[in-house]
Amino acid sequence: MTSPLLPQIGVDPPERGDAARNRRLLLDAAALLVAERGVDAVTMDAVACKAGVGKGTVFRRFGSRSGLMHALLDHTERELQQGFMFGPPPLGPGADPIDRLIAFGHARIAIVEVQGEVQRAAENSLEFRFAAPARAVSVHHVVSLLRAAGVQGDHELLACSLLAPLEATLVLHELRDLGMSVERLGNAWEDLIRRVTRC
Amino acid sequence: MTSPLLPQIGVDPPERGDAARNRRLLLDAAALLVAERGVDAVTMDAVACKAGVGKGTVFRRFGSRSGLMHALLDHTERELQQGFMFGPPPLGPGADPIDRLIAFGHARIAIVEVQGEVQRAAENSLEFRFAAPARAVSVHHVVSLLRAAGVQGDHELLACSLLAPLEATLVLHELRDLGMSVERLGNAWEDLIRRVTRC
DNA sequence: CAACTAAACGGACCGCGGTCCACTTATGTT
DNA sequence: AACATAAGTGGACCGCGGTCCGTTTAGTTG
Repeated sequence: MTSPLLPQIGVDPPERGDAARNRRLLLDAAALLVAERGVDAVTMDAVACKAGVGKGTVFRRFGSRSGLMHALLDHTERELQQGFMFGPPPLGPGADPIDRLIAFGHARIAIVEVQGEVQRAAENSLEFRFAAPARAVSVHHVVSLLRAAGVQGDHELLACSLLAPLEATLVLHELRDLGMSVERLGNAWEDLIRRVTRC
Repeated sequence: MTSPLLPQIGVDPPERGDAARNRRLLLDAAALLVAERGVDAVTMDAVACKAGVGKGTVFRRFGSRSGLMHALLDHTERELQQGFMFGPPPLGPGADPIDRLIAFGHARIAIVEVQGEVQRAAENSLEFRFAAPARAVSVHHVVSLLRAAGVQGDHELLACSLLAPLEATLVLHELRDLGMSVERLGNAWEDLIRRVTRC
């Protein structure tokens, strides 16, 4: 993975022309496969074949299936990051930190509703579940908001614990298998945040 | 009519002798492999070979690798259940529900410390991560304690959200990758419970 | 004991994720 | 234009999880 999520920090050498072209081909092929045959149909062979390249190339570009899925989510993830870092309230700066936390959860749940299957596939790998830059950004964001809300304690761990119930796999389970509504999940999140930040 | 009297509803027919014998052989083989070569060495072929049976038998008995791992954890899981259902306080009945919740989390974290790798392998399958009977029991237990503690709101979802940060994969990440101590995790859990149940 | 049946067995087989490495090509340099 | 070389490529190959189905066996019935 040579394209970190938001923080464009560090200077990685530019990609060669053909490599960039193939990355696009592969991403398009993968997105197309998701759209028309579902996420399970996105095998590395199928993507390679559809993009007209060899299988090795897929792995060179994305490292693993989870990495490919992660790349597929990159755009949405960036949008969310933009939203809570620079966008309008209540998600962005300006609103009460507690309201921002609530909005953050709502946004995440909404994303799961749309891209949950792909997110779940991406979460299969430890690397992209916990060590991904995107996650670090989220954790840091929640930590900041907790601090801003005047919450005392172990912010880092509290943030991890609050993010845990937003994991795509769990949310998807609650939505699909348990038949819960997005509204219900949103309300529960808001309730959780209010409880945690109260006092 | 040769049908047995009182057909024992809800009780599935007993296992055949050879099947029971092979289950034991397989579980022993798997446990041995974990102990001496780590959880990654527990491939279905290796277990089958070590137990002296065919690969198909492993799948017939346990359904999947996750199922096998789950079976490996069964004993510990039952002990925990016994502990919080019938054991002494603060885990068992008699103590303040909030203290019982705290003790429950501590117990789970302690288990992860010992069997985390196997738990993580078991969590790989959706089936055993969310649909397992053991999980249902845990959820129900937490719901009961929340009610007993006088907490208002969506107990079901709150329980799910509280259990999420106790998932082995996450706890293992916090312990191993982030280098956090068991004490710190325990404190964070206690803090979370106190916040959620306060007011 | 013989006959019968449902359960258990085993291993060939499949598809997928992932690795490897000999080969090709884009790009900067002289 | 020729060259050097780092980067990119592709597909054969591997191991594993999981399936399938013809064969074997435990337990039951008369």
